[in-house]
Amino acid sequence: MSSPAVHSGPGEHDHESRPLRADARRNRERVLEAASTVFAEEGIEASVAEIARRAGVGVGTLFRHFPTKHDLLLATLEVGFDEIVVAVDEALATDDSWAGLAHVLTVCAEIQARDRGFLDAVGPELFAEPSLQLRNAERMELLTRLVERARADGVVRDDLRAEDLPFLLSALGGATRTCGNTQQAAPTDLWRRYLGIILDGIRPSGATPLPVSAPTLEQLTARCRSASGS
Amino acid sequence: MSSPAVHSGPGEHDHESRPLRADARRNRERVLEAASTVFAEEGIEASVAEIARRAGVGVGTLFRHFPTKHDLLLATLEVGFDEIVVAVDEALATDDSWAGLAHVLTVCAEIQARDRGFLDAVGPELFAEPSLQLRNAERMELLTRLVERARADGVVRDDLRAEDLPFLLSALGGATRTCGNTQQAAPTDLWRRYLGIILDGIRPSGATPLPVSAPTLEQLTARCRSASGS
DNA sequence: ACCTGAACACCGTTCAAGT
DNA sequence: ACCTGAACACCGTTCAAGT
Repeated sequence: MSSPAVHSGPGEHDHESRPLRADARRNRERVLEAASTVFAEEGIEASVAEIARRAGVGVGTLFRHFPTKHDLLLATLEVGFDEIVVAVDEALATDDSWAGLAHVLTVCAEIQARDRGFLDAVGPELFAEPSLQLRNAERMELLTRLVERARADGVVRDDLRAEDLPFLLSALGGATRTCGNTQQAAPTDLWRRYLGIILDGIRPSGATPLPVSAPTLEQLTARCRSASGS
Repeated sequence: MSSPAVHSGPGEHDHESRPLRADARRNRERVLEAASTVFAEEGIEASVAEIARRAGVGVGTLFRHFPTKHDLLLATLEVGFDEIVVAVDEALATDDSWAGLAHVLTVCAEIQARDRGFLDAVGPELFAEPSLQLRNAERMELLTRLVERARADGVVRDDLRAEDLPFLLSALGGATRTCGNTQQAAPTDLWRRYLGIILDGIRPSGATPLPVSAPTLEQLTARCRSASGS
């Protein structure tokens, strides 16, 4: 049972420096909070100026704590990551390996559906991110346990790999984006329909041989590293 | 057998004006060509300045022919749209209704995989676009014939609707984007793996009841119109 | 009628000046 | 140590001036 990591202790160490001053710590918190709500509502293209204004600080302060807009975005994703880790733990604690796998994918999709920033962020960059590299490896191992168990139980097609899950989640993200539950009106849960189709697609019953084999974790991170270094 | 529409006769009528002057027509063509290659390689975030430079014209000329960057992008998508129409015609001409449907989805995915602009463009905006509204309706009717036939033949799950196809294509786009065949290195066709999973997901064999019903065409366009009008 | 490029309003990011 | 906001380099778009 791996518990969600604590990302900001009271001392908040960057690289390897001392704790932040009290006011700095509060400002950092405010920026992070403002960014979370703004990114969740407006997505990646929200302006840092608006976030700074909403946080009641100058833009310089924002960039002091988060050197780049992308860093700030990554920081806002942490709570979603923790939710996913919890979901995986819950899944591994269940006997029903299919229900567990479906639960993980559902939780991921729910986060994407309610947080436009998270939706925009899913993609190769998340694997390219050096700051996430280690934790990604840990998560991948958990996912591998989940998928292996489901395969052993015969509840998923036997050519399914843990490395497929990020891509399937990305696919679901594409559908969710098009479902357009971005803002106003009745926020639809149409994405559940396409999650259902994808889930049926990884079941063993109607499985047809796939034309391409799954990527290895090395290929996954290698591809992304080269993509981010262009 | 509906043949792909001709989008630019020698007379090129905008709104309802006269033919373009000879030099203007050539400039328009150059811009469109430059935009096609640049968007295909770099995606939406390519700059209009670079396109204008590559076309050998001033930015003002570019905006004279295409009032907005988005209009220019839409214009570059036309050849892909025509390809899809051809694919649907081919599919309807075949006896094998499953192969036909799979062929259409494959062609769409191939376009997305080789054209980053097309990949970035798929989404609700394509249905919101007033300029595409009519032709979208026509295409939807063709897709409906395709899906109905496949349902009647029992080769797809019987809760599949034609309106699902754009969303499934969007989903595939999400996976393709994450596959990251954007630039350098061996351009992977990993997306074919996830197309395979989605195809298995719409087969009748392992089909499980879906939690949400398909959107109607009206809902589809209505949602998008409200999204674009914000 | 059409083309051009300087000008404008915006964006993310930096940095000298303040406390 | 930290904060601030004017300044910078970029973007999409406009428009007065040219042919």
